Amino acid sequence: MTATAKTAKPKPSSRKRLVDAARELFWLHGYEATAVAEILERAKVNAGSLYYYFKTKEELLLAVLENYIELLEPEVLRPAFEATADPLERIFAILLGYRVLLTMTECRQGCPIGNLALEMSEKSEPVRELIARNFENWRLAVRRCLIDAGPRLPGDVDRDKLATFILTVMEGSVMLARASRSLDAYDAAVAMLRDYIARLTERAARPIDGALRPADAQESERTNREETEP
Amino acid sequence: MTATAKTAKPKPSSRKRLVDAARELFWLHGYEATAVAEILERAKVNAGSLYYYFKTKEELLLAVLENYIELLEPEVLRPAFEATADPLERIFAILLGYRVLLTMTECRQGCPIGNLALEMSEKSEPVRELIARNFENWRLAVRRCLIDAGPRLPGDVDRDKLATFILTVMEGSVMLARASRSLDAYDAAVAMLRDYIARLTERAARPIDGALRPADAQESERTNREETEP
DNA sequence: GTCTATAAGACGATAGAC
DNA sequence: GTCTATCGTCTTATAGAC
Repeated sequence: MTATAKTAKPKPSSRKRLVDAARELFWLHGYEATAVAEILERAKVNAGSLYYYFKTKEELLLAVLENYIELLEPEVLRPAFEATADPLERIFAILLGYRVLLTMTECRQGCPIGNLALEMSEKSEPVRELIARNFENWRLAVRRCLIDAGPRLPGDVDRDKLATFILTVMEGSVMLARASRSLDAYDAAVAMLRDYIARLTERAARPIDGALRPADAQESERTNREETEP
Repeated sequence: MTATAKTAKPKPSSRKRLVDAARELFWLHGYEATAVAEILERAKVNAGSLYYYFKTKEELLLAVLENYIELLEPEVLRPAFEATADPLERIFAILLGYRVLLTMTECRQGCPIGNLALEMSEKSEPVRELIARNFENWRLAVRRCLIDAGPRLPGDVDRDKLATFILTVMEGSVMLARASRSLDAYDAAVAMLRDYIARLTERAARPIDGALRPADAQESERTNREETEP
């Protein structure tokens, strides 16, 4: 059993420790507010090693953003997809993951990509592009769920745009939850989103029979409450 | 005609110049990335004067956030409300204002409160509270429009939560537009929001007659296109 | 690849004259 | 209220030994 064996868990390489430490600190305090010295301290690495692997602090950020792309599947999608096999419910399981994150941090920490998007999009074009790729990654996963829902959604609903809308609601509601230190805005937004999607699927199921609409609406609202106030 | 006459437009006071310069630079580059020296240069004020009015850089940020509360009515709401008297259309006129902002800056600049919310919410409690008050101000204006729409919205639609949802969509879509340097995400989100509100008003207008639904849906989609791709 | 020491400058904030 | 000069501190990044 050598130090490089996959089953053994020795100290990760300096490079990996740097990316992990930087990822966490950029998430906690932002890019500008994180000093290189803090990253070195947390990673237990010396300055010389950091600048051996990365030419600048910004290059380290690029490595962090690449890392987030790799982490989407195992850290966000897989846990959510294991919760349910229903494609539409999988979307809400992803959203629930961010709710758990907000709960665990008392609404202090949200989506790390959203933070960096607003702070860094104007400062570096390579950074902006990687952020856009992160969003696109997330959006395509949601779009996959919408496509898998098949005829439950009316054929004239644009899966691509609906996926964008869902990402929009997620990022916006996490922002408001952090600013207000409350889950209210998050829950209100997800409940509305659920109601909207319920109305869309409802229309696909009964395109000409609308006599039962008021009852349907009440049911969809009850469903929201179950989701957002567990 | 003295220098203090309201009709005259002499150089604004140093304090006002500082708040104006800081507001613009915090919006362009964020709080941490803006040096006090830059603010002084833009405001044509010396360091001594800044620290005569404000104890710290953070206190200047608080003044900027107070200023944004004052600017909501004349800079955001009034122009949008002059465009139309229809309460629901007024909401989309507000959203159009942010679209104009994105267009003018090639998707480089968005909502200044959203930027500061993600950057500063964890760093200073007074700052976070003022950011939350800014969002609440905006949200109450939208809620007012929803209430003014009266019976066009079904009685069981929670105006409060719908207003939160609209703010959520606005902030999220501006974030994605900036990250992707494209209005596509913004337009997709606003189109979906318009479709959702159209479905809600439709239900209020004809609570039991649903035979015309497919035609209604087509019409609401055409309306979206007019709004989001002018 | 890793270490220590330090360069070179930007940073927020202050002192004290006017 | 405004001015200039400057204080410590913190910053990113580098040099050069091991």
